[in-house]
Amino acid sequence: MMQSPVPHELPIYRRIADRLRQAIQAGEFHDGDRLPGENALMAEYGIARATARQALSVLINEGVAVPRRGSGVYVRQFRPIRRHGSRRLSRERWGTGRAIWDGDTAGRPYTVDELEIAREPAVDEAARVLGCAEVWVRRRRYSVDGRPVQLAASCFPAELVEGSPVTRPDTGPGGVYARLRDLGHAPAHFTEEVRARMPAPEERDRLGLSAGTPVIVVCRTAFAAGGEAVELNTMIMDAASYVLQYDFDA
Amino acid sequence: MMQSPVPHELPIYRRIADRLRQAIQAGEFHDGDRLPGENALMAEYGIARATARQALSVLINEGVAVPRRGSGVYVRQFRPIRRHGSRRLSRERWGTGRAIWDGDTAGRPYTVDELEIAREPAVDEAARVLGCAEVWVRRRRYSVDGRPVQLAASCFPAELVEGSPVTRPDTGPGGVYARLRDLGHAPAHFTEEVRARMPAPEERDRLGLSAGTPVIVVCRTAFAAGGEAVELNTMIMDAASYVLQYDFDA
DNA sequence: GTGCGGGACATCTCTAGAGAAATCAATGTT
DNA sequence: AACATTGATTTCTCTAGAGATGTCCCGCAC
Repeated sequence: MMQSPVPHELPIYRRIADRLRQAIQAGEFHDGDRLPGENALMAEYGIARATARQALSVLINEGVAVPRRGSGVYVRQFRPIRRHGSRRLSRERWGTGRAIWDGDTAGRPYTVDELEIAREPAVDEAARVLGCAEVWVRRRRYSVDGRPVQLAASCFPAELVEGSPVTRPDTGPGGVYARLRDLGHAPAHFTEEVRARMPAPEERDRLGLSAGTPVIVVCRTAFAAGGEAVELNTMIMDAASYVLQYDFDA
Repeated sequence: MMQSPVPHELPIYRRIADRLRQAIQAGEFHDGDRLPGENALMAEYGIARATARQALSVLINEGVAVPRRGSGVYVRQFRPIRRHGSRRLSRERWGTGRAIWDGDTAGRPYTVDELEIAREPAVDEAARVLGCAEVWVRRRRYSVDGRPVQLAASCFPAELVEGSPVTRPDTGPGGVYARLRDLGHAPAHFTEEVRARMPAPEERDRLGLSAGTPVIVVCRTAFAAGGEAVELNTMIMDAASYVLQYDFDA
């Protein structure tokens, strides 16, 4: 018996997903528009709710659409990342089930485990970017449903934050940035680089990962104001959760 | 009405997925082991088939497990990528629904569109890595279900492949490597780098993407034998499909 | 207006069942 | 020894329905 060279007809949910994706790419839907929901698809194609859900979940998994319980499924598109100039990093335009940048991932908020905050000698890139000999390093782990998804290390120039609330272990989320804003240092500049690699043993332990778990390093995000660097952020994320989600304006 | 600070109890499918993931990380399952299937989970937890499927799909989406219709759901683990030495790149150990390296993605094979193969002057990295002035470039696009997922450009030293079947447009998949092996050049060395960025207009057109679609560039994979470089491969992949899937032995 | 309640609406979770399709092992045939 | 068939197992696709939960908005009370 020979294998048919042409695969069998695509399943319904996949054909519907393809049609919606093509409609998006054809410009019929734009960023923020609401896609036809489960009920609409059920009526239009005469299918069961589960099948309509499956069609939408394809686009959601791809990062093309974003569900919002009670509100609908929305189109998400990306804008190009520009390399120079002043811009703002928005991390919360749309929540997604797989994006770990957002505090609300499909109804499940992440938790932030404050692992440590300590004064350390600046090494390598931190010294170069921040231009200082000593930094305060704050390491935090983000978990969703108890599963660690991201390890972030933020470096601040020691002379900038010394004696400020930044160096206190109980500084809550956003507290550092509020403090920096008070000091006149708004996030204004960034550089970016992404590398794929396996986690070093030390990072692996902090993330609580088993040996061999793949990660993606999203690193070297530098914030500065008026030409003066104030933070160097290094993020380590697992590959399965990684989805590009930058959105800059101005 | 206040928002409860503690989220409601996790749904069943998620608790089961967590339990399985912890079992994997605890070493109860190893790479290639079969996980309890839908029927086993239905019996063990007294749930419906759809719920059991949902639990497994969590792990499958994370890249931790790989389903195989008719055969079961298997554990997939990764080994560290080493930086130096001789090793073999295996692209087909396990098929996944999201991995685009495999010809068989959950029953849906990808198609390879041969876009062009042409002799070009070696530029930038190709000249440096391959050490030649002219190269043959072969550009191919990979699609799954009609959706383009990867654009690959392979450079070969002109003097190496000149007059060989490699330069013929109808060279099938794998044909180039077979030819190179005949010439005594087995894939033996690689370097790797991953960058996130938006596609350039030219690449966007070749991939058939709409403006603003996020991609990840997996690039600079150099193959060599006996210290002589024979290929420089540049791959452009969409972020949603990207999953680390390297597996080296020896 | 400001806040609160309620209704409409949409997604999320789950149940129960059934036929299709792929895999694998065992069996039979040539 | 090589090949074809069969059957058991398992995942894949889909139907039909129902209660829970979150979002949005309108209208009412203060």
